[in-house]
Amino acid sequence: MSRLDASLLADLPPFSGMSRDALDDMLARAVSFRSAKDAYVFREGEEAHSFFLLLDGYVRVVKVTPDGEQVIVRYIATGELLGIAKAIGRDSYPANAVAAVDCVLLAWPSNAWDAIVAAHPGFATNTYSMVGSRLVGTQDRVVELATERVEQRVANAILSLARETGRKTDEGILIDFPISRQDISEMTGTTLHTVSRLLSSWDSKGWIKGGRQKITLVEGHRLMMVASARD
Amino acid sequence: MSRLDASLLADLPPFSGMSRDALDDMLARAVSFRSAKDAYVFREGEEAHSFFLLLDGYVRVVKVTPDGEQVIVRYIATGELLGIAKAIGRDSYPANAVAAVDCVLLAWPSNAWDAIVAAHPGFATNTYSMVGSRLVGTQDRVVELATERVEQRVANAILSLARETGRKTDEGILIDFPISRQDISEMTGTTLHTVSRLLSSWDSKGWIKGGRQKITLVEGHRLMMVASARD
DNA sequence: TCTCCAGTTTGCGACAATGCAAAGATCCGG
DNA sequence: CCGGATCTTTGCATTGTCGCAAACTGGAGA
Repeated sequence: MSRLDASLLADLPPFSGMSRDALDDMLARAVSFRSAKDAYVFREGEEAHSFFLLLDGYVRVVKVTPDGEQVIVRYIATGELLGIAKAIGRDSYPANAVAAVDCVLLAWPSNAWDAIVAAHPGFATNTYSMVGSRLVGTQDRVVELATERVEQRVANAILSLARETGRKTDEGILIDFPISRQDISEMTGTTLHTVSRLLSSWDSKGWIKGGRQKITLVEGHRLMMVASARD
Repeated sequence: MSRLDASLLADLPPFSGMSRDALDDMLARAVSFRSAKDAYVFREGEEAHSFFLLLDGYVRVVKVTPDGEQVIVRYIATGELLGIAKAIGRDSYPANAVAAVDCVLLAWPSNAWDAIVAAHPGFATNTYSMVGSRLVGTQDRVVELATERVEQRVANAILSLARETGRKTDEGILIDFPISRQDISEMTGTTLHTVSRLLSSWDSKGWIKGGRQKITLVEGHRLMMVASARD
């Protein structure tokens, strides 16, 4: 049996506003498990048997095109839900989820979704508004891809990663998980070569500090200038 | 008072599975109105006082970038919901909605959302799964913008428009509302010049038939070839 | 410690798509 | 039925980004 306490969940956005009893009930229905770095949490097209909460780590949500190109749809950070197919009326996962580092997750069986929603309307509301934020965020991404140049998109990607997953170090804000030039290119719709050129140029200017699967944001305002440059 | 009959709604996806009484109740809470071509149904950032059902016509959902560029986020067809900010936990509209032709709509006050959801769980479920489909669709759009070339994206855009809003004519499948080269470019993240070049090239091959604010798909399979071309 | 491999950098040529400019076509209102 | 506004087409020069190739580098495992 999992030795997990409701206090683990209490501060997470999906459970905000829920009573201690409600959290206990949610926990009682869940099982926890680990996922090693690079392991799949679920795969696109697979029947959505469960939905998940990421208790620790980072997960990449990835789509693969017919000719094998990968696109990173989003990163899931600690405390977020993933794989909630039932909440959006689907019975298979629409993308792949891969652990970006060793992760700890909680899983609920999808067929418990209706009962959980009925028992915990607050959780349902939180979930639906999270889906809404993701929709709005994804739409913003469409606007970005449609109107901005590669340079701006890469700057934006790094700024968001730093904002959402950044850890303060004495050099600057370090992105908290291993991330390659290739990963950045798959987030921004470009090639690892172009990303590498941009990052090494910014590195030489001292705006960021790069490394193997590592990026530290040193002068965020510089990248913000790049991201919003008129031309 | 609006003289609307519940049978108007019965066949529309948002209301599927609902009883006649439920539909009557929904209708009783709504008011209908018209929106002239090019008029705004709502604007980005505006407080979301209402949510809407499009009873007749087509609506363009548009975002505007800081430097004035427009991006068409989606087209809403007859029978679809729009402006459902409350369903996604927002209290302002995240984009502009503009009538693409003269439209007829139904409006419900947003503050009735909770009561409606409580009274009609089927409607709630339908709405949430529609939000989910839109999320999945928007994610697919991100993948497309990130990986495909302009030519393929334009071909795809025309194919989807024809599929979703096409009207059969003796020449082929006509897109049912006025749509300019500029509109297509705002859907696909390119320029009206490039769209014009592509369309006139396809026109000269007999694959489509263009006109002022008019596109007829003649040989859909040709565009499908273009859309999925390996290179 | 050495070796190998995955990840990164960089140069260079190629080209898809843009930006600019100007002419043509079509429709609507007066 | 005319005139102007809007939409479309097309040529040409420019360029941002890619594709390919090759060298480099840091770190994990033997």
